[in-house]
Amino acid sequence: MNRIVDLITKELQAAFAAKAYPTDMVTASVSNRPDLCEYQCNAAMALAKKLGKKPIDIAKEVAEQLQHSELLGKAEAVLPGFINMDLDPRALRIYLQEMAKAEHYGVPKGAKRRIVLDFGGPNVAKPLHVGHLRSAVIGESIKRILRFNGDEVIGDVHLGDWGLQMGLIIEELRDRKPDLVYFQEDFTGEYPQEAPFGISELEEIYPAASAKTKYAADASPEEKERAEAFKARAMESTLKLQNGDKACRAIWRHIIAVSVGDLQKNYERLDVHFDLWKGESDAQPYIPALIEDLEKKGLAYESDGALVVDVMTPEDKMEIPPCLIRKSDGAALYATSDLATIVERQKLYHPDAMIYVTDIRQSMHFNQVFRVSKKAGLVEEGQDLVHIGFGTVNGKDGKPFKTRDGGIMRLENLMDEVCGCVYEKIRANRSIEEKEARKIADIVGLAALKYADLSNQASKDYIFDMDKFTAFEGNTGPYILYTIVRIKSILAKYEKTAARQADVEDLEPARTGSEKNLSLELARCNDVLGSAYTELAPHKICQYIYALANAFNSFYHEVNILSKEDEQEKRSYLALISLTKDVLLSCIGLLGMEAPDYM
RNA sequence: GAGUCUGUAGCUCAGCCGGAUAGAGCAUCGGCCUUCUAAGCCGAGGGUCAGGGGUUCGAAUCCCUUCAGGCUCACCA
Repeated sequence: MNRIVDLITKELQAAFAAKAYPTDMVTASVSNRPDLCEYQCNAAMALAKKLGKKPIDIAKEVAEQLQHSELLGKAEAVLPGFINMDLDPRALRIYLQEMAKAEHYGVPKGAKRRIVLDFGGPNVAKPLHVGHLRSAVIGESIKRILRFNGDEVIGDVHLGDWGLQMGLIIEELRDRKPDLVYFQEDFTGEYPQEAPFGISELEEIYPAASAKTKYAADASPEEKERAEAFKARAMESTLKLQNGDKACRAIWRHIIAVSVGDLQKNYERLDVHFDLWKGESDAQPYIPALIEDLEKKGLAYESDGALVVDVMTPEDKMEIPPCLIRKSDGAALYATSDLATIVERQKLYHPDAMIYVTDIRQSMHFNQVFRVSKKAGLVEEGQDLVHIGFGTVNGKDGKPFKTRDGGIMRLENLMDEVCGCVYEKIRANRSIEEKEARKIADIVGLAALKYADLSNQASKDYIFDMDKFTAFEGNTGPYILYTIVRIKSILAKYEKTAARQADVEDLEPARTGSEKNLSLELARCNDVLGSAYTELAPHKICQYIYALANAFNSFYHEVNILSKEDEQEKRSYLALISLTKDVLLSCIGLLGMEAPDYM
């Protein structure tokens, strides 16, 4: 299905052609001056220079030609050479009816690609914090947007379940519980199925272990020695784990099991879902062959004892350091792991694209990894590697977001706090029983949190302001939900008394300004959803639904639908707001939000 | 130091592959609830789009430059 601007563009091009003007730069766009017109065309001004004519003359000729259009109710030339157009209300009605009946509102289907989407990226044994919120929320939204447009998406949480952190946890555990069978050298039996720790203990172990390896610049020699010794033990354990040591493996499996259980609970609450719960460890088997391959191809070479691959090309203006794939002590690194993961994904899924949603500070890393992948032929021509980097969540002071006492804000505490605020608000404003209020507060609170994150451009840092996000006025998730609830309420009330529901066939040409405005907003939904898809930009959807919600609320205040005497007129309005509700619900679905029936 | 991103109203942000008078929200001020949820609507004030130069009929938007800030820059992930 064509977008509405495409339909107008076609008419414009025909009109330009009829007057013997070139049409290649002729396009219609939504007006940036809604007080003057609904759609505009600026081509006459661009053409004028080339043809040595006055822009207004060209515009006038074309506008004249457009007078017979069935699509346009108005077409006029305005100085210096704009062509201002309004849609014919009847044409708009027909467009909306077709749009409503089309699959996905007529958003053009994508190429049906298969995509591996790497998001979430939590570390095992560490609680989720605000930083993980972004990857989860943006990733989930992108997943839904891709699927909406016809792509097959495989979402992988890609756990940080490998590396030194594992050794640290094992050694800390040894210090705490030296009697465990895992630490008995002569133990030959089967290790227990049950983990020797719970999630809260595990979450405490890692920071404690990490702290043990650090020392202040002015630390005493003994302190330094103790820290270094502990670190050395951790590295040794890590190596043992990597070499398949039974005891280390057993503990490691416990760590994963306990941790993943907790992660799943948190992601479930966020309504964020993964198809794969793979981790860095899954890529390890591919590393030896990968390194061999890179060496055989003459790409990897030794430098200062480490194995590296050059990734700079002569065209590069900036310096890109070589990609390190093996440390001088023989251990693999982050890049190695990600390269091996690409090999693995290639083998298992052979996707058309791999998309990574991570902190933007990792963009150099992905740049390097992608370059090595292409250079080494790990991916083929036409397979895309994309990094979507998101900015940092900062506090009001502009520094990374912390709790009031300076600690790391856990994601579940954040969710609790936001939902708690919503609960208070609901109880204060509405008479709803407690249980119901809790349920609604959870839906609305999460929407507030997600919308706040998604409505900012992903790549930019944003300031997390708890007061602002729980205020629920203006451009917020709750405002959008409130709008949907209002519509649901009207429709429900009507359904109780009416013989049948209103549907798109009942739609009539817009009568009033606010009604036309709402219709116009609805008509561009496929345009917006299309560009949100090509640009992988959830914030465009936020912008759109905010405008759509505004348009509805204006209409709502201008027209009291249910009090209309004329049944046909009433049905027409109901059809319009019903479509509005459907579009809003589809859009918030793409953002990973849902709406309650009342709030 | 090199590279990169950012700088738009008091605050938080849109707009950035060039178009008309630079938009929202919050905050401030003024209206609107016996009528479909006032978590709403209508209105007012508030700007050297960091500074300077250039390209263009036209620049917040493209190019150059200065300033300020963030981030990255080989054995962490």
